Amino acid sequence: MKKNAEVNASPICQARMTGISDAMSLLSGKWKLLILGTLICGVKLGYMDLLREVGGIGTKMLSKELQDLEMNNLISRTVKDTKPVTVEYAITDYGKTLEPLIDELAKWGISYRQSVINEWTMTAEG
Amino acid sequence: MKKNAEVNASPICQARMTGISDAMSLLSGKWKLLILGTLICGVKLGYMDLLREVGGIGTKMLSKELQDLEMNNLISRTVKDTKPVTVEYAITDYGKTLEPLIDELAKWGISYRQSVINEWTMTAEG
DNA sequence: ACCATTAGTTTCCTATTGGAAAGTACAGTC
DNA sequence: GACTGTACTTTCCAATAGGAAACTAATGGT
Repeated sequence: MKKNAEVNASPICQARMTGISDAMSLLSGKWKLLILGTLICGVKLGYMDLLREVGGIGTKMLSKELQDLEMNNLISRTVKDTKPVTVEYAITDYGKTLEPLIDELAKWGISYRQSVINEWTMTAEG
Repeated sequence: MKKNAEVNASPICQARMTGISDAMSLLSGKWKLLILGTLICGVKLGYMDLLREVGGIGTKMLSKELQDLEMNNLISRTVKDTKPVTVEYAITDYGKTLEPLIDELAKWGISYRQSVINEWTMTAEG
């Protein structure tokens, strides 16, 4: 019988799935992980620096994503009283807890690209 | 001077950013990582099993995401000649290379949820 | 004949995401 | 007084993502 039984939903598995959803709700979208990656890679960056570093992003998305990330305490925003004013964005300690995740993502992406290039080469050769 | 200079774009950093983008192009969206997580967690699952396990997903999204994942060789699809036909979805060896990433994501999500619960408790107490 | 089950596809709709361009505000430079 | 630079916000629009419901198709059970 076992109609509609959950085949696989051990408590551990369930918690993992909730974890994945929770994490994605903070990190989803095209830009957040790239912004965090940029800030983790380097030092403090100004708004215009980020606009240049995060290739392709526009002002609206950058502002919005920075606000989201700041609200979740993943980055900090500091207004310096230079003339003209500059703002420094930096990764917070809490944001740094994402480093292993972002490392894995970058690593996987790099090896994925390599595997595509290899397929290619094989096809061209074979 | 240094107008429009790229402050932070070391070659390593650049490669990481490309990696992040590449990985996200395969894994973006609400469901792919949950489906992969479910298949990594367990054994082979049928379509209806996945529909039950991946809470909230509908038939359209499940079909589409399964196709995407299969196309990228992250999961396998095997039609069994039972009556009525059943289909077994399983993670591939290549899909398993995402395990560290998915583990990190789940782990981070779980600890994030815990930190929110703690804030909460503190507020209620304080 | 009718219902159930597996595995989908198709249609129609809404919501979210993302982007381009222009505008705001303030201060220093030529 | 015009232009440059930083740091945004606002508006308007297009594309994509996502969801509910109905439908197809094959087969077995009652």
